[in-house]
Amino acid sequence: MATTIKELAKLANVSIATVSRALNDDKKVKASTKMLIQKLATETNYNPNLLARSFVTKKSNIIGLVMPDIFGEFFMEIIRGVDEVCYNNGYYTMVTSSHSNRSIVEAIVDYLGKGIVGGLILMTPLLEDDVRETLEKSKIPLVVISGKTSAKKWDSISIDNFGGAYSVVEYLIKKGHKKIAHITGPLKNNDSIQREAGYKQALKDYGIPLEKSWIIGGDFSINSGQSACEKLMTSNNRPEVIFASNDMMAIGCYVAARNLKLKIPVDFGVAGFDDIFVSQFLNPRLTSVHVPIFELGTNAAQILINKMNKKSDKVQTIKISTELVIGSSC
Amino acid sequence: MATTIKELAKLANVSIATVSRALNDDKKVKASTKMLIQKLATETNYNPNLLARSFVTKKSNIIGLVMPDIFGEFFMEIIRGVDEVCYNNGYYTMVTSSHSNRSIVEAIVDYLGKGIVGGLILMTPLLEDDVRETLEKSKIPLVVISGKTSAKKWDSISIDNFGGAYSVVEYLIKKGHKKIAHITGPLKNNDSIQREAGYKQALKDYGIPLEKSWIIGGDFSINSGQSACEKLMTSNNRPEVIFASNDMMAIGCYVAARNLKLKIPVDFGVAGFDDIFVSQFLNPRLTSVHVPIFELGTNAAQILINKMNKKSDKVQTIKISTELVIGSSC
DNA sequence: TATTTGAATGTAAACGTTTTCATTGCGTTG
DNA sequence: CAACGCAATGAAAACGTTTACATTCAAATA
Repeated sequence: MATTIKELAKLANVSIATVSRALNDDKKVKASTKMLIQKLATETNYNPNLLARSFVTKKSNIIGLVMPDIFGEFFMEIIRGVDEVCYNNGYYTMVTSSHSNRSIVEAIVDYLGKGIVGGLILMTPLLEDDVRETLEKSKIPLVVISGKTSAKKWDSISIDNFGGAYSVVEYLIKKGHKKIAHITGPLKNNDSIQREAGYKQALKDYGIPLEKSWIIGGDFSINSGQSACEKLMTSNNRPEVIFASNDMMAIGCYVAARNLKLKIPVDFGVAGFDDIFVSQFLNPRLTSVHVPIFELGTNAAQILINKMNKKSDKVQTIKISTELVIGSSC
Repeated sequence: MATTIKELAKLANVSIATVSRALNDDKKVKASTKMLIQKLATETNYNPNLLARSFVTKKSNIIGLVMPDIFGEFFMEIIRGVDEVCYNNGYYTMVTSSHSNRSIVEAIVDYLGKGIVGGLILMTPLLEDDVRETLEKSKIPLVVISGKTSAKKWDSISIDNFGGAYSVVEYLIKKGHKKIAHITGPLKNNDSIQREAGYKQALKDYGIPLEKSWIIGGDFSINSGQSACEKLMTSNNRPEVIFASNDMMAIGCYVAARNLKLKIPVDFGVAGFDDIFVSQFLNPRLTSVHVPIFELGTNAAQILINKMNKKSDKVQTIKISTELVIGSSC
């Protein structure tokens, strides 16, 4: 049986109130009694029952992390970032995903309603209306990791998708390419939308007309990248280089190249986005846009914890900048 | 303010006890009142306060998942597996790692002592004595994911490291190789130890003498794989093929090959273990041992939940079998 | 000396739920 | 008709902690 505050009180010959205060380092407690109690606490291996504490204070030091999926390197790094900061601040990390069969909303409601989490980090590619509504009702501190810095109502963190995409395309243009194709991500995904916008803007700024047949819709999966690439490279108007909206689809292009017996970068070039771990071991090394995902996680957690501690109450909007990583794939 | 059981009681004109019973589907409650209360509950958006419930029942439906690190595909898949089962059973997943600066023991004690988790999944490459001691004290249901099926005191799940390693080496031998080197994992890691044992046993069974200089110590990192490979391939007694204890180190061999201007599989062959996601996109595709990591996670969670529900109380020991994946790297 | 102050500590309520132990009322049995 | 049993419900304690409010006691002030 775990030691309770009552037993400590008996041992120290004081009331439970004093024990509670001593353990919470209340200034009102005499130094000597405080010392005594703290000594007893360590001796008896006392551990405060967090459930009881959270229950009475109505605050929880559990942070809920809701993601669209729990898969792959991207989400892993987010979790790692969040956990790192949580741990350093005495918080706990609870994760869940929408599990494909339920909506993000259900996942949030589940976390929020049961009084179990004291703060929420929501990662979502798109803030749809039902999600917004749900979030507005909640009184719990909240940080959104999103593809776009649009959510002015909540603290949010996002990647500079536009800038990153712009920089790859600009790089390609400066290398002399004019025939640049683009494989997009899912339609309703802000990351994807922003990247496509960056692509278009770069072309426009350098006076290169947009070739509509060179923009193919993908869904961030390897397969979609592969089929998009095959479509592009078997047409009679082939581009010189393909900018895929993420690395996974760029990998799909590698697969397509192998199938079509084409050589990268000789026959056509490929560039991606995310610079995931795999990319540096592809042959040739993939040119991509590096995203500091871990920092995305740490930042989100830090902001949230500050809010939970009432150390900050103004709404922050952080944009994480990206970095072009030049490989030999284009 | 969230609806409480009290308000429901007032609305339904019954006592809180009846409400509690109705919501928990107690047989003692008249069907009609049960219906009424459940109707009111949905109408008012009632959500039981899990903190209060856990507090009084001394049970928590939060499962703690403690891992040595939160990094890479392996741990991600574990988390995904655990979360999947937890979600389907109304449990919550809380993750943490030892954060390199604290020991596994501290991580466990932290989780166990505060009454916050109702069950624990511990993933550790080695069950050291201090960990064993700590676990023995705990009354909380527990499942260990380990490199070796040794922990007879607790339910445990492990990968068939020995069998997997044996099968690769056997495959290599049957392809006609006799000069087979091995890069091991960390010394105090059961996965690594078992894999090395499998390697040695296969050689022995096929009457191939062990060449000690062909066993190089690594630490599961890319770098260690690279330097081990360089050491092997620049010696004057070069092996024909290298069996790395995990895929990461096998990737290191690819890097080394590029540096040394050697061709895989022409100049030397490489095989790995784990069959991580990257491996299928390496050029040439890596021959490896596939480990169903996701299932490792789901199994662990399922066993744990069964125990928490008292549906099972005998100690189980599950060994997850592996599968040889033949690429063109050797 | 009588009163005030304030530091240190104690008392007890409160949080939302489960659960043990009554209590009620009604139908069945002797 | 009395006694009993049983189904349905209620009353209240309990869980461990925090905290508003009360109390004590000694030192400082009038």
